[in-house]
Amino acid sequence: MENSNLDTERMLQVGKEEAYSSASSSSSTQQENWAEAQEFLKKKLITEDDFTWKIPRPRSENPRRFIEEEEEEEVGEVLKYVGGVDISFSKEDPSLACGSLLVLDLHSLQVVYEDFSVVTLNIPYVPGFLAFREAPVLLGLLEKMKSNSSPFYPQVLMVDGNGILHPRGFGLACQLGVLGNLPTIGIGKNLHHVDGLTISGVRQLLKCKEHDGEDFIPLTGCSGRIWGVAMRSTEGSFKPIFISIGHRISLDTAITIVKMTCKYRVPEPTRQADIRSRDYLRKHHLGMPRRLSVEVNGLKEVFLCLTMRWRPSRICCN
DNA sequence: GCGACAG
DNA sequence: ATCTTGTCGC
Repeated sequence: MENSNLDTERMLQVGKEEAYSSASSSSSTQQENWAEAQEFLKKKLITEDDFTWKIPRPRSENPRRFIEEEEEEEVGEVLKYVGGVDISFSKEDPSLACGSLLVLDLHSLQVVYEDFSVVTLNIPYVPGFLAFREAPVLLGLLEKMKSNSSPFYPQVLMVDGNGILHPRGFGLACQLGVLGNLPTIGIGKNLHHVDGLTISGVRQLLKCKEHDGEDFIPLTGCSGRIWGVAMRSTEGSFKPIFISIGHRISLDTAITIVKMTCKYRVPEPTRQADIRSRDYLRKHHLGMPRRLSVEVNGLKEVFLCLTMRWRPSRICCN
């Protein structure tokens, strides 16, 4: 146990060192190390339900609920606090980001906890390695909440990004789950093409299934592996969301919980995390696009550079 | 070589 | 991820 923790620390340290030393290492070496870290952490992944709580029945399915209130108490811990995380970015300075962690009450779907963290991200987004860019901020928010002994600490966390639906079967939701040691669910808004899966193929299967009254289809790759499901979470939306397990949860349970939290296409925990992190940047004068009267090409860029944070690399010399 | 590539 | 206008509908 001690050894494995030390190994984990070392793997993460490798990722850190590589990330901050841009001069000495080539980008391919960095990605190889990242992939190595993912393969390592993947060994700790738990793909079954691993928690003590139960999922409460929807009110509509239980007419005798009022009679059984006391009985439900005896059943033990019931799922109540569902978390959601996301990160928003500033348009002016793409390295400026706001991570958010919210917790919603499952029954009311109201936000009972929210926290934000504005940071500067030095690590680029590379497809397949999203976690190395986004996980540190989000783990920080989780850690802060835990150390504060908040009574709202999430029993399960919904992540804006995939779980095992990933080239190496270890996406952001998995990494947050393993490193944060809590159940996680991955929510993708776009399909990450893996194992022969295509968006057109998914659409066809969904169209066939909708006559059967089912609103989701398994994402079965060429290899036969099931990576998750594509689900039409809203009546009017032909565009599905992609659910995959993160950590310490089964796919069936993940689907059930997602359905319980879907007021719109994207389930409320991640939807609110998305909305509120963007609002946070705005309200703190960080991400708001300012109206400029200067329209002359080139001059506008100079103005932006002198006025606010602006990446020099984006300025072209005429 | 070409296309694909979560956020 | 981010930008962007109006538009159609309940």
